[in-house]
Amino acid sequence: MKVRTRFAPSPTGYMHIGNLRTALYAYLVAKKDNGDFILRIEDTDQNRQVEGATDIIYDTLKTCGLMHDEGPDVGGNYGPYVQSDRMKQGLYKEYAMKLVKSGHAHVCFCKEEDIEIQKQIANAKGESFLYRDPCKNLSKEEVEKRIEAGEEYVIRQTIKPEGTTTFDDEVYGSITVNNADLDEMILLKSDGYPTYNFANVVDDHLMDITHVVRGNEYLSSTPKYNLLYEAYGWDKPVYIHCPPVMKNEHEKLSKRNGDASFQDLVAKGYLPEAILNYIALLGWAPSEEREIYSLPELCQAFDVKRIGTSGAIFDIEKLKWMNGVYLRNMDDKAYFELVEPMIKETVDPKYNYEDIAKALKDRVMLLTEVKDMIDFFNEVKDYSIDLYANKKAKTNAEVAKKSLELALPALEALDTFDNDGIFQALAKVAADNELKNITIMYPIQVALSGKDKTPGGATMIGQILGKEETIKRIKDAIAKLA
RNA sequence: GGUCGAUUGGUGAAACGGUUAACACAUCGCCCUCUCAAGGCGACAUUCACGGGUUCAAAUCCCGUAUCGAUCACCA
Repeated sequence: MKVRTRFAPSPTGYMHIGNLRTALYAYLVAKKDNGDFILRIEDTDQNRQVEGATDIIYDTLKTCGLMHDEGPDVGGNYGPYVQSDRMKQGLYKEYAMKLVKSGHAHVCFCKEEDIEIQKQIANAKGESFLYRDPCKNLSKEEVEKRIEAGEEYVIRQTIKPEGTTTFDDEVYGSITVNNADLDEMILLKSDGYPTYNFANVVDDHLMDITHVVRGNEYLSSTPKYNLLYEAYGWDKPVYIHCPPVMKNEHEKLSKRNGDASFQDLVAKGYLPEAILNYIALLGWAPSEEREIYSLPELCQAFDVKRIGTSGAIFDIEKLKWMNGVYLRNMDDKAYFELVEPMIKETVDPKYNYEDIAKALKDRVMLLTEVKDMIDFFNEVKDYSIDLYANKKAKTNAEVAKKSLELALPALEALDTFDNDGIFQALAKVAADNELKNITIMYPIQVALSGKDKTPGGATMIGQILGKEETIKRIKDAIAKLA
């Protein structure tokens, strides 16, 4: 049978990293076996609808290259793919009633508030609370009478407290629980919408989902789902529960904590490919000693058996490093296209953007850093002459001034003012005066940029600035050092 | 509190009964170099939460303890 996985987010805001990783794993599980990856929108909570949330889901998946084969926007043979649309077809109620008929579910008239009070009493006494619904003992006649009278009701799963339920998870192995510990969860809410728990089971079955990939917070409710599958006589899917992505040792990464979402990271200058690559490694380890994988390569290398069981802390430092790797691995043309807008924003068009991009490459880890690195081309901001003191170059303000004075005539005499030409001229000056190259170069770099760290060395900056501007800046520096 | 799950360095992690406990990020050195990066080299867990047990042999298997997490919603 063809592998079919699904990503089933509820449209309640933006895409956080843990969610995206679950989507990635679901995608990989499917694509590893040339299966289908389905997007289903779970909007059964009418109180949590957020405007535009589904668009964010579409955009994120698209930017990441996690293209779904079926979904609300692309169609498919198992539609509709939005649960509220499915609900309108009366689908969930129909399935819920089947369960009522077979005795695996029942109509319940209990008031939410009453249960809440019982729970609080139990908690106050320090007892554990497990709801055993008295409504399951109501006679058919009474149930019908009360429904007819317009009383609000929900449909609950009926669980017989005897025996145990066992399920197998690809990641966590075999897990067994006592049925007596399972609570009788609501399947259909009083507003007629199904709960996640119910809609999920029904839809996964109806959509022929073969592998259920989801967070491990569902581990404890999985036995209840299995009881549902059994009640219907349906085949159970393969379960793949993923460990959580943590912010730190104690907290999960979440929207609630204001933690970075996918779009936040992109806005901060991270490349989608790098983000995807990095999160793939949170909770999963390749079998070979390699960490850089494109999405197609991940499809090949991915193996459910190598998903871990404990939460992984999201380390922004490593993402940063990986982002740098992606940036450096880009070919010059693609790199230029990426950084050009940023250069344009900060640097006068009279300068050569391609040269600047070249100088920038290998030095940038985050695109958002670019601006600060190249702002000196337009104008040297006021700087301290302490910058001229450099241990490696063996310079201080005094030495630097001499170096600049020695370099000035050589540069003025230069006809071809490019990187090589400048280097030759300055190297000669250094040699003639028995100085290390750097003793000449470093002060020029500072004079031209007002910074101790720059993309490209003194000669590259000189080439970009051009002869006139270079000479001017060196003269300014000499004056400053006087 | 009940139930279920997890536990290898600051971080991600490998190891599937026998290795000097990989590798990567970070950190710290050194080298290269016209700065900074990048790159190269090296340092960084006498030890795998703790205590027992099984075994010739345990990070790996078993049992307890501790700690952390998840769940116990008409949220997903």
